[in-house]
Amino acid sequence: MMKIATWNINSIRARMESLLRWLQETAPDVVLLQETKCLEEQFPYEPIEDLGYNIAVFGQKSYNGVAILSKKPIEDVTKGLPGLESTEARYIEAVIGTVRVASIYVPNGQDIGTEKFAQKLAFFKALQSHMATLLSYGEQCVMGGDYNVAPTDADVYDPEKFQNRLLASPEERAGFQSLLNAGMVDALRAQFPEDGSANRSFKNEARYYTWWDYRQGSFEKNHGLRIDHLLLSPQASDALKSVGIDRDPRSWDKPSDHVPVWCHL
DNA sequence: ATGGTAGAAAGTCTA
Repeated sequence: MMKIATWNINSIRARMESLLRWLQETAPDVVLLQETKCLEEQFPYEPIEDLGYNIAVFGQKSYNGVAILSKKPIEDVTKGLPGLESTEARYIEAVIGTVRVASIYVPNGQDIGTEKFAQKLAFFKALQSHMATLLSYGEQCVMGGDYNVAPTDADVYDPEKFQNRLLASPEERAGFQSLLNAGMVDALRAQFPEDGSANRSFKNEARYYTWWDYRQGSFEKNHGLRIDHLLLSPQASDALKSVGIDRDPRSWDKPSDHVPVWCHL
């Protein structure tokens, strides 16, 4: 059994207390981190290594930054999304045992119609192409990250309000859907279908969302979105035992605005 | 519609 989690930590240096607590409490085998927000030489390796993790980092000053933590050795590390012209640290991929993993930080997109929004759509295009390549290998593959898209209205606390809004627009959803069309499986959706057939009550539970804005008391009102996802290749999906969202860290002192999503293979 | 909060870093920029 292998527990793999993804977490947009919103600055690893500001979040060390929460990260170490969460690692000790939940003992994931692999962690895919986003928004570490520091250069590789600034990364706080030691306290994480002391808990038994190997670490691979793709860092950047102030913004972005992705990393992989793993109890087992990390092999064949790739930094940067193949096929995308960009200097931003938004993609790191590696092989751990028989599983290929990636930590992905899709651009936020700022506002619909902006240059950054176009870059977000371009990122999805390159990601779709690369995922299609990886899928052709027939491996167990877990691509986790902050995709910055709520795939359906079921993933938004107020669908009406989010119609044609950033994170829920048809264009962004088409970008995310293209990954599923290529053959990837949304792990949480696989276990908790939108129609509620697996668990009728789950979509109304607070655990369902992965991000709550810092502003306007969003967490207290449960005004959240599900924008962090674990996408699995069919071979990984066949091995999927369970999936969940760790809501607790959002209520801790100095929280990230995102919470971890995990799966057991 | 605006601006609300948080992080990095010292200006605002990004989310």
